[in-house]
Amino acid sequence: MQELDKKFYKIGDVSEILGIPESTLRYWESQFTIIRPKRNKKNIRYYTPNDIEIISKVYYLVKEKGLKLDAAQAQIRHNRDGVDKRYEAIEQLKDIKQQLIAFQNALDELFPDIQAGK
Amino acid sequence: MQELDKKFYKIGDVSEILGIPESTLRYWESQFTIIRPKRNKKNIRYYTPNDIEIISKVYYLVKEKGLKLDAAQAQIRHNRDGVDKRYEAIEQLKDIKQQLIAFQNALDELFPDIQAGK
DNA sequence: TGAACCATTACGGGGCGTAACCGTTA
DNA sequence: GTAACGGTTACGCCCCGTAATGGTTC
Repeated sequence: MQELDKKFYKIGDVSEILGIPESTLRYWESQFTIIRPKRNKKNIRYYTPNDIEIISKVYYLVKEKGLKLDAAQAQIRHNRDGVDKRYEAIEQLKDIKQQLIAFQNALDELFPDIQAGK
Repeated sequence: MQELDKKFYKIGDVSEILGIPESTLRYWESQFTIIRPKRNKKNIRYYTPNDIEIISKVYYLVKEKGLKLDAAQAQIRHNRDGVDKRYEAIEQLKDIKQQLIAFQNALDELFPDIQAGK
């Protein structure tokens, strides 16, 4: 019983959406600290879209790339300290480089007779 | 019987240098395509320093990071398209940033009264 | 009552070595 | 002969689910 804009999903929904058995979802939850869906008062798991995204990352790392669960968790944990931040740093420095190039062009127009050093 | 500048190492040398049992080295060789030491006419393995470096990467990925052998091999294979090139890009852009900072300092000395924008 | 959830446990397959054994060479 | 190499095999641990079972809620 899936709805697209729903904020919470039960384990059966997640299983169907991602094609992962419920038993696997429960097992991963027992092994991970990064997968901890909220429970209601009757102890039923409720997954947020963010939970589902994390689980799909786990699926990719474990099933497609062959990482162990520990390694997959660590990778996801350090994502923002590793790949993502590194990527952002590159993008920022690319901006700087573009500004430098523009600045260099401006200098060339101002002083066309001066050769670039080195 | 290790020598520092030697070009080739036998399996016993590699085992001692890296602290990895010979049986493991042979097993990895059977599982990997990226670890293929040359053999002499008597079928003795001879590892180059490059071989040893690859093996130590495998060790790091498998033992420290918990990747499966397949995943470790794939990671090393795609290394120069991923981590290394990215790393090099960062280093280059850091250089650019340092030059920018030096340039900014020079400008500050030339025009001490002008505030930096934004 | 059946469907969907819960927890727990026991089992099995695969990955990953490694010990054991035997043969060959220096 | 012994030390270091080679190959092969069989065993064992551990990781990773998963099937089975039984209980609760709607």
